[in-house]
Formats: sequence, structure tokens, C-alpha cells
Amino acid sequence: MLRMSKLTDYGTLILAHLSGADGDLHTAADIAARTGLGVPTASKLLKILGKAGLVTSVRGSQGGYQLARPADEISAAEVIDALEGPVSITVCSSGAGNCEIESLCLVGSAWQRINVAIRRALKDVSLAQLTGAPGTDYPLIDLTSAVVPEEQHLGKDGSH
Amino acid sequence: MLRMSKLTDYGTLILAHLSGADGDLHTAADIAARTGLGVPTASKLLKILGKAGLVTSVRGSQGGYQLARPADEISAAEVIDALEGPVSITVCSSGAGNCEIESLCLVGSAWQRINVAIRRALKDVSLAQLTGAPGTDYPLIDLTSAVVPEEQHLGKDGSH
DNA sequence: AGTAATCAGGACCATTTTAGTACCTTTTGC
DNA sequence: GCAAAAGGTACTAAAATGGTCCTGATTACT
Repeated sequence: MLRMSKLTDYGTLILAHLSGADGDLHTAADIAARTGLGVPTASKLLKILGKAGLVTSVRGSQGGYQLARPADEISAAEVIDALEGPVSITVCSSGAGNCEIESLCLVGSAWQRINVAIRRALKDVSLAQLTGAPGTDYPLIDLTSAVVPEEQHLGKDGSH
Repeated sequence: MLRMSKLTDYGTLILAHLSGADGDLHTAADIAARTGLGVPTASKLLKILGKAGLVTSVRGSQGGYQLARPADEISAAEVIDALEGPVSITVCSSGAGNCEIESLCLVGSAWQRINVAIRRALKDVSLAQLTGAPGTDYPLIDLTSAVVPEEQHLGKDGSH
């Protein structure tokens, strides 16, 4: 688990390079050369990161990419969201409590809750921490609400 | 991320069923019928779980499977290990610090450390918790050592 | 002993995902 | 206008995944 694709790793690498020189623009070719990735691949990744709002781009000649925000304001969760897309562990296609394998729903949702808890914790890990700078902040993952569903913390998330 | 394969979900489901009737033997066909899975698939999963030591099997006629240990002594980490296998985020094929893309190693290892931290936390979630019984224990994931490798908390984990 | 039930271990194939590439369009500086 | 550079889409090869099947080994029951 927590398997992440190569592209996510590459993407993080690109972000790391971008976070080095904060203000400057870098072309896709430049980034490709410095990361050792192929130009098409780097370009593809940069497009994805741009769509996710993690990098900003300037088009046209003399254009390029740069980090949309300082590296310590970008969370690991955002990076993953951008590069892996929204992930569901197991989709219960027929809606809650309505599928043929009812207990599978329950089990699946247990993993789901754990997943959410981890994701929430990853929000507290910044790109800056990820890319090397040690000793900035110490996040904590609380699996309590993940494992004990009966205690509903309403108002914690958007759905109320 | 934290995408887990269908088989892992199915496997958890099987373990959940097995944890219901603790002492009894269940045949693969029986489990398949009760979980709604195909017999070959359930059988395959049970073999995997058996190899991992999570279930024990009795061969021959009147044989079957049962949980190797009580459900609260099986951790979610073990379940994942068994069904997903050992996972490496990105394998630096040429050994530490020796690859062409050196910074990729660094970034990769950051994700790796986070992965390890999550896995460690998952050791504190039991199968019993996963399969429904609410309110048993409240684990906590500490990403500290994951992000800040220099500060070694010896004695914090199992080594005491 | 014979037979049927049942697990063990692979081998195999279809489908889906992933990774990488290519091509064409749009924007902008010179 | 031309060249540089991002934006978008589509395609292909390779790998992982999910599922099935077959053959052999082990054991209970008759």
C-alpha cells in the first residue's frame, strides 16, 4: 500500500527543483535536463502540476514554470492529489448498504477511514520538509476517528 | 495514494468472516459463498493468507481454514503486508547515492520514511477494529521520525 | 483399499493501468 | 512574421491486476 507511481515521484522531484530557485522561470526542457527526465515526460508532469495549481506557467517565448506558492505552503497531500488523482480504495458502486456483499462495504469503509486519516496528516507535511530541509514541523496522524466511526465529529469537514 | 487493490479488500473481508466463528474450520467454497466471491478467487486469497501465517489450514477431506490468531492480535499492517506484498515506492536500482538522479533518491526516501511511519501506525490497528467492533483502542501515527530523520527516538517503537 | 473432499502450487489469459511519446494548437517576445 | 515555449489530445508499448483453471498432495469416510 501507499504505493505511489513513478510519476508521483518524478513530480515531487520537479517540485523540489522548482522550490530551489523560487522566483525564476524554468522551461520544461531545462527542468528535464536537470532532473534527468525525458523532456516529454517532464512536460506532461508540469502540465498536470499546473492544472492542480501547484505551479504557475508563463506562456510564449521566454516563458516557463515556477512554484505557485512557497514550498512550505504546499502540502504533501496536495502533491499526491495532483499526481495520483482522487483515489478510492474500493468503490461500492451501488451506494451505501445496498450492494450484494454488505460486509465488504463495512470493511472497505474501514480502510477508507484510515485512508482519510492518513491523508489529513499528510496535509501537515510540507513540500519543503519533503524535499530535504530537516526539522521544521512535526505532524501527527490521529487514527481515532478513523477506527471509531460512532463518534461523529460534525462540522469537522464540509458535509453538515 | 493509499490505493489498495481489490484483492486486499477481499482478503480483509475473508478475514472478517473467519474472525466471526473463531474455532471452526471453513472450506474455501463455504467462504466464497458467504462473501460473494468466486471460489477460485477466495481460494487464491486463502492460500496467500495461509503463506503469510494469518490463517491456518487443514488439508484433506473435512479440512478448511481458520484464523491463525484471535482477530485482535492480527494487525492491519500484517494484512496489508500479506496481501499487497512488500511495497517500495521507488526503487533506486543502483544503490544508495549512486544513481544518476541523485535528488530523486532524496525525495524518494522522504516518501519512503512517511510510508514507514504509516505502516508502523497500522501495526496498532487490529483486524478486530477493522472489521467492525468499534471502540477498542486508539492508535496514533507519529510522522516525526519520518520527516526528521536526524532525531532518533530510540525506545519509542518496539525496541525496549 | 478406494473414493471423494479439500488444500497447495503454479500456469495462464484478459483487462486495465501506467509510462512514455508524438503531434498539433495557442500564446508571446523579438 | 518567426521562433520559443506552454496547452491539449491522442496514441502505443509495457506492466500490473484480477480472475480462472489444472494438476498434484493430503486426509476422512466408507
